[in-house]
Amino acid sequence: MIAKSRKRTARPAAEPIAVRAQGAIYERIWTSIVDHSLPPGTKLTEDRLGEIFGVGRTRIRQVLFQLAHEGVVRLEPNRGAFVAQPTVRDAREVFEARRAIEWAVVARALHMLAPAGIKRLREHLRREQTARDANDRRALIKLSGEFHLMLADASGNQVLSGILRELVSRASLIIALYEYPGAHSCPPDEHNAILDAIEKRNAHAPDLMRQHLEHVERSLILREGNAPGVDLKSIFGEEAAAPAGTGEQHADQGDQPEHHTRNDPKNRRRSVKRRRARN
Amino acid sequence: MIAKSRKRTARPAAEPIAVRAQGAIYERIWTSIVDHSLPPGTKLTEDRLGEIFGVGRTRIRQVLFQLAHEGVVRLEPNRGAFVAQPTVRDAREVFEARRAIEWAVVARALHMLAPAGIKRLREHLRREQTARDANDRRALIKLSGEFHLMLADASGNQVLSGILRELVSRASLIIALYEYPGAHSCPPDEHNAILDAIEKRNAHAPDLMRQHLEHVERSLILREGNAPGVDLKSIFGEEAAAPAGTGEQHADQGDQPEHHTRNDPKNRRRSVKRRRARN
DNA sequence: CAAGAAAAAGTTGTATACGATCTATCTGCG
DNA sequence: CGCAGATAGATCGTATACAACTTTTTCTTG
Repeated sequence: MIAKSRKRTARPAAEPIAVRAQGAIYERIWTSIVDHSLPPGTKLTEDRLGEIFGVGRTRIRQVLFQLAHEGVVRLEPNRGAFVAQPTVRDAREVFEARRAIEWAVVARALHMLAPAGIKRLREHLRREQTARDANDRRALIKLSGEFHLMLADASGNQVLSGILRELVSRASLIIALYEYPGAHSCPPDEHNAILDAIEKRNAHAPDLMRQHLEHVERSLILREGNAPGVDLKSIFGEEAAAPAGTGEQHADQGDQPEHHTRNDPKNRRRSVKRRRARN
Repeated sequence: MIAKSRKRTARPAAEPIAVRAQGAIYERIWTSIVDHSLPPGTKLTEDRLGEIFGVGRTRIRQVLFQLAHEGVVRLEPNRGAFVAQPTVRDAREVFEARRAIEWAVVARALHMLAPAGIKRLREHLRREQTARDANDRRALIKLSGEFHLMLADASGNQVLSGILRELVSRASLIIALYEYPGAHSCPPDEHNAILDAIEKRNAHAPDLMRQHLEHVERSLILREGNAPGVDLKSIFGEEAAAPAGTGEQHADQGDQPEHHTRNDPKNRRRSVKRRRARN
């Protein structure tokens, strides 16, 4: 027990902002939500998740709280946790917040971003391009979010990047929900343009970011009609113009809990009396 | 058990953004931290807090996680929770984030704020003035934070106001830590000026807010020398020029757990061998 | 007497148990 | 046949118990 004098070299300051405990479980549930492997409205039962991941309810609970804090899970007192169904209003508010935060991030990056950081971001953009070429919408949402996050991290304000982390989380779910099915919501070259502007110390770089986020928001179908819970794909029919990849609802994640997606929890106060006699 | 058909009218959507569970305990610990009743670095032992509040460790744990998320408590794995000691860097980052968020808040308020909201804010400013007159520094920090929060709530973007809630939390602790002992950090009339500008739909109102926050930040003594953990008052001696109120370290909160403020946890790796023989 | 190892005490991390609450199903009455 | 009332099942909220880790104290030895 004395042999591990190492322990001290590992800085505990590595933790990003808060607990970030239970990282593995958190990551898997988060991914499944943003993937839409777990559609909005899905009930996330603690016991069931605990069994699936082979842990007690305690740890699941912590993860659910964290996800709720980030707005991708909704906690109803005494009823449990559900995958969030961001409203149109939520969507607008999240993007407005992102514009505020990321404007500041880019303004900082303009002064702070070192060549090494720029290089890493360029590499990341190549990966994004790969995903775009492969028409992997799911990966693209994730990578796109990561670009914004990397930029924030590189800009050196940990508070800003901590806030942005949560906003990107929510935004990813929102995009997955409201994105126009055929097209990609993230205009291809804007990330590059922003990075170029930063590299050239162009004072308009922050405004470019703001516009980029406006474009992304505008590329969504933000109508109350497209009520969350009803998947857009079921409205627009089978991937109209989308090549392979979009329709690949492959269930390669053997760990997802079952989807209980009942009719959405809001309208079913006294739901339709479905009295099926059994005798 | 059937009598409470009411339950449905009470919207569960009342919850602000996340859990906000354990509101009472949360509030009391938060207040004590921002009060400096619990000085930075104080160990917050779960068992002890549980006893004090008459609840199990479970609920305390939840509160501590939430406080950690807001940055007023620091969680060290396997070591426990401590009252945070915001660094100078933390302070600058928090204020930069606040400028970004609150600029957006005021920009919104410019379009959204109804006369009723303005009236409520004016009333609040009167209470602030009362606290200032009474030289109640503690109350002033709290009220001042609440003004910013009320403005955010009134501006109608719940995401922004949720983020700001956490930032104000952190900022309150920071101000309490780094404020120049004699003077108040919040320039008296700026809140009024901002509200005036909003009421008159002055397009510069957001910039006023930004400047206000810059003033507050500049009014702090942000030097690494003023290391957190060493209370400023102990440096500047007994309330040099401050009238009554500043020195009133009255312990009217009978519920605070004891202060274990050891020498700050960072430097005491192998602390001074204090081998007190007992025989 | 000092320095290090071993033991003890204290605290956190996680699982589990029990009561409270909610949802759903079933029964009886209009 | 339809709806109110009661019962059963499931799930959450909280406390508690136990294991792992950290810190402190005590004991041993040069």
